[in-house]
Amino acid sequence: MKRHIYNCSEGCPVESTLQIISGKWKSVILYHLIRQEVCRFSELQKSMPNCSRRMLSLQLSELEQDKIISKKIYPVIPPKTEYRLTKLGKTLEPIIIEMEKWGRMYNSTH
Amino acid sequence: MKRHIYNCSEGCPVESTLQIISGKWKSVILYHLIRQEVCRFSELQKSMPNCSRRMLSLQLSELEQDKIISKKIYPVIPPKTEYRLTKLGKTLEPIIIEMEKWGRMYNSTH
DNA sequence: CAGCATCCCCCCAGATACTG
DNA sequence: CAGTATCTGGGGGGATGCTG
Repeated sequence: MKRHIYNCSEGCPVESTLQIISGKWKSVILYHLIRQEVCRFSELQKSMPNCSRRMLSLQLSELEQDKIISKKIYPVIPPKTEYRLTKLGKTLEPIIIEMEKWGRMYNSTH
Repeated sequence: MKRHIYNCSEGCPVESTLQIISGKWKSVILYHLIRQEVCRFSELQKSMPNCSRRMLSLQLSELEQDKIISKKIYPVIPPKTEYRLTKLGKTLEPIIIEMEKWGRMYNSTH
């Protein structure tokens, strides 16, 4: 619930961005939601084996609070939920794409 | 010293990038080193009032270990050091630029 | 000025168990 | 299946003091 507070008042725009995406797994979640527009909870879980269920849940709910992703709950048993990027969330794509590109480059040279 | 280990083996390139820049203040440091090519320790400190001296020092040394920044020490009294991006560090620019752009957009609409 | 060493507290996040 | 609730320990990070 509580997050680190960056001092955005000094006018470093990067800090505002960090406020939103600096959670340990958030950019990974965004990465998967870019590649696959709609994801279920269990699909994300499989894609991120090192992220516990609890952490995944927390990160998702913060992203939802910040209107970066939206959640659709189907009232069925067993439960079914779907996550996808909001319009605002989609504006984060360029950042994730650049991170992805850099990661590929880095992996191929190290 | 110890950092969170992302499981990059599964082929999510974003995790490789996080391994390098996910430190709490790293992208802010990079932001300042992009705007001002050469920075002294105290200059960075002034630019990041919410980051303690200890933390700044730790983050800088990790970035240096990862060859993202380089450090030049002048053997004078009082001490003087200068930090700048390495060639590898400069390849992170597109990510930081996108983060900066997004932060500005977000600030202007929220 | 640019750090490192130490102390110490708080809270993050893992493990586990439970539920609609 | 998709989460919550609770407990717990270890470490992240602040505060402070010291040094070349």
